[in-house]
Amino acid sequence: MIDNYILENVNNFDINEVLTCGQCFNFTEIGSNEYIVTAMGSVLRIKQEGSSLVFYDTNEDEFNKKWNLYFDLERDYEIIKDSIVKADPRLEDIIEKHPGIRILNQDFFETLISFIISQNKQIPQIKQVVRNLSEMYGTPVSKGEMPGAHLFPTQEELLRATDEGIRSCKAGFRAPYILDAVDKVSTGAVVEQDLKKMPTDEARKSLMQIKGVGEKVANCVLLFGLGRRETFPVDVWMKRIMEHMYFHKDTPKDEIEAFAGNLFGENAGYAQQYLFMYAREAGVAR
DNA sequence: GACCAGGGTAACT
DNA sequence: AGTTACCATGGT
Repeated sequence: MIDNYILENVNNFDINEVLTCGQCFNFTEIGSNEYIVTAMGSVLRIKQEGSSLVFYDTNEDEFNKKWNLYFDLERDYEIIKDSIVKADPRLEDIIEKHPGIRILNQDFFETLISFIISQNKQIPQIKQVVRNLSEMYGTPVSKGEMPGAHLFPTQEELLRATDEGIRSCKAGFRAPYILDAVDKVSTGAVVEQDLKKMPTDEARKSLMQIKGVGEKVANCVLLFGLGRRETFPVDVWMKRIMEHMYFHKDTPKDEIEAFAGNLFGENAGYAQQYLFMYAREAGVAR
């Protein structure tokens, strides 16, 4: 029986905001401030109690090797918030709506496939397809007394997938896109280690070779799966909130993206996440 | 039944 | 280079 690992005095962290802000999809809420998270090649039961985080059945070594990085716990979010507010003071109130958001450090391949699935889908549906894929092709994992969970499938596991199989996971027209991504990654046309060395613009171009990966999906992969925190994905909600705040008219997504890059610089990705949550909850109209 | 969802592609002007 | 129909699926 392994002990629980408890991390105290955690600032700028809210487990609900972190998991439900639309950056990751392979998790389940099992109680108040308590979740089962599948990531980093393992499954985790985590609960937040005030400023403390309880990592169930987790020793210090596992925390240091996996969860400290995954949850981005080493980063000082005070500096990030100050920088964003300095760029535009109107962001102060928006950040305070969800002060506990952090950008996770997720697996590249899982992020790539998940955001291919995300196109023209709502978050609950994305979660369902991710779960279906994980149960059909991913490795089952268990830990402690948790019910059975499945890891997101690896690229090797998805090599066995067929168009019909993926469609049966409710991926619809995205099935061939997923297969093309698996093909490009497994044949070496797109290589994670190379992407990590490339300038962001070059890495974006490389990702967009994959069918079903356009500007927005590529930016999500860069931001959530490759640590490029300066990228600013513009989806329907970001388009609305940015047009509302800065343009007051219909504006092309690439123009919005460039504007945000200039305004928020290396912290544009964080600014995007605070704005995304605000836009959705405020129901910003078109 | 129309419209929309963390869009992208292909086929048009 | 800039539009537009279409793509599965589930919810409102």
